[in-house]
Amino acid sequence: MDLDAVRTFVAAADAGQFQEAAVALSITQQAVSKRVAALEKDLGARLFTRTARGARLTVDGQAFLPHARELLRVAERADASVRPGRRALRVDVVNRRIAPAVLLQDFYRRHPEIELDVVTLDADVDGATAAVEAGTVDATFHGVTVAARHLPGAITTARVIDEPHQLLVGPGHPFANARAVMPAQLAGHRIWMPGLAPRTEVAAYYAEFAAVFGLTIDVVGPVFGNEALLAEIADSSALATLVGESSRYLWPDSYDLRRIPVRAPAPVYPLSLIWRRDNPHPALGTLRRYLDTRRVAAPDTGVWLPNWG
Amino acid sequence: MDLDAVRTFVAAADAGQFQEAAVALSITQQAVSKRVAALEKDLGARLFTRTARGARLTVDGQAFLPHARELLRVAERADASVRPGRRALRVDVVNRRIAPAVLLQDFYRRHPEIELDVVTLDADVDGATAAVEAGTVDATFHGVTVAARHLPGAITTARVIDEPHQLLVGPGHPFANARAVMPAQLAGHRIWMPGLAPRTEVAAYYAEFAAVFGLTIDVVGPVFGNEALLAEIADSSALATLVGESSRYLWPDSYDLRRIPVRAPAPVYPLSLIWRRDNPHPALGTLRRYLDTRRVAAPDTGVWLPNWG
DNA sequence: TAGTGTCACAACGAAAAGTTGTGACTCGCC
DNA sequence: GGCGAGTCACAACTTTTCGTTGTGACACTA
Repeated sequence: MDLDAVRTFVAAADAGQFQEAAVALSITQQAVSKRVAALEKDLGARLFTRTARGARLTVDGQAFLPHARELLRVAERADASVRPGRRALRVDVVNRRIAPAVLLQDFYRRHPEIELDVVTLDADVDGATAAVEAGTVDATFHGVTVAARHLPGAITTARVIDEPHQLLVGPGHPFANARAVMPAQLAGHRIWMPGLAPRTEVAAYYAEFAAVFGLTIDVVGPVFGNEALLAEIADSSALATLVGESSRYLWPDSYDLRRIPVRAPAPVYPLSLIWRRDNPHPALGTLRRYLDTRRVAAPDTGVWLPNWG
Repeated sequence: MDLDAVRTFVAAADAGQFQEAAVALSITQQAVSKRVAALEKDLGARLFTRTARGARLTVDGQAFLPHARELLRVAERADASVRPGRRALRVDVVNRRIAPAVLLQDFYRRHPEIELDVVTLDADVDGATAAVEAGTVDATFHGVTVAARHLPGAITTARVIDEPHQLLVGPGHPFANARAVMPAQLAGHRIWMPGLAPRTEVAAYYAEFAAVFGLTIDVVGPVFGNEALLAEIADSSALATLVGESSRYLWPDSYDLRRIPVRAPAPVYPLSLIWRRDNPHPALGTLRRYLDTRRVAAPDTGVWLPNWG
């Protein structure tokens, strides 16, 4: 199926005749006739009944028309998603399971009119910041703060998320039935995070947390992906891992995994939005205002923040 | 933008390299390279970074990928809407504003998995029945009953809708503030239905109704479409028209049109679904069951039915 | 019946897209 | 370091597709 043929079909259906559609498309009537005939052959159905006064839709044509329009609409949006200068707002969420991704989904629900592309750059703060500076993405979420880093001039940040982290354990784990745990209680327990890449911001966060409270963060072991990790934890009475409060992990009902809040202090992961001050994309302001309204600042006491937070 | 190029892009993105995508598409690696290059040129953005180990998506490619998949999905559905043998369920509703169309929309809400095409054949009972018999549509709604007409052998009907009709009047009309009116009260009043085609089932219904209760059905006057009709009625203190209870007419807030129930007796328009007994389309049975559950039979007394009802 | 509009078919030339052949480059291994 | 095996890109050639021009069949209208 050829999109030009579909466009021609829609033009002919709107005009009611091939001649006028040809003028609208700046081609000859014969070309329209050919394109429509090719489309009909391709679909295996007649779309128009030709008369001496023009062309009227057949039932098949009538059924096909809305799909054709939808197809052109989607093609338009696909085009707009990358066309320089008019593309959709593009935000890097680092990981599709964590808070920024969840928040962006809600943002999209509230602003369905805003074309939004969620991407994962797989880059560290510097790489993501470079992408923001280069304009390949409009914004990214990272744990950086203005105070903690030297950022290029045009780059701006704003703290937008303070997410408490929870312990994720299986039914056999010692804390499986606890209403909450304190970081100090975790001393000696294994917190398993296979595949946690070294030298990343996330690794630094957990390393600092572990050092302060005497935990063991265990990053060894084969990395079979998140599903395997969840399966292991569900089965184990010793393994646990840390996850963001609003992160979304899906597991089969049979796993019986539990999220146990961590308190006194609650480890909070501070995330900032990073964007370019002179980015003219109109939807960027809307996103920032939305994030402002959703901002829930962590309380001053009872929380633990990394020293860069 | 070429759909084949988009398909190729998706295949390459899934495979992670052009070579494998080429095998999957039964073309050469060079052809894949060409198609992707053409798509990139067309979009004005680079979609892959080429490496010695394959091709990885750029940020643009990553943003484009879901749109590309959606585009192929929509193309698939467009194709399915007319492809003989596997096309969507196709139902003629006669008119998109009346009860069958409203009901079908609800049916689609409850069964979003069923591909449904709503068409308007612009044919009378015989034409629509012929279309059903020929298989160009799977079903149609008309006022016919088995008893009243001789139908071709394979054609089946079932009464599925009994819709009471209401008076639609502007704020200046004598019945504007009535809670209900009786047909007898309408004697002498003008019921305006410009454009009501003569010799149709609908015309016969209104003609019989008018004859029985002494009304004047006025079909003269220029036909400027439904919007113009509504505007006239809103402005007039003499004009009124009849509309189905669940029909949907939209008008600006400023019009202040009112729907006045007609009672004692309530004029009911009986509609049947017409389909071919040997139509194998699986969704047809689902539609019939749905219509059965929604069926609200008119009470035996207090209603007026045409003699073919 | 002549005139004017419709769309379709045929022939031709131009453009596009596929294939084959080849080269540049990267990675891993000896 | 050099070599083999993999990657993708470029060039040349062939085939196919697509658009144009020219023309004809057909229907409605005056």
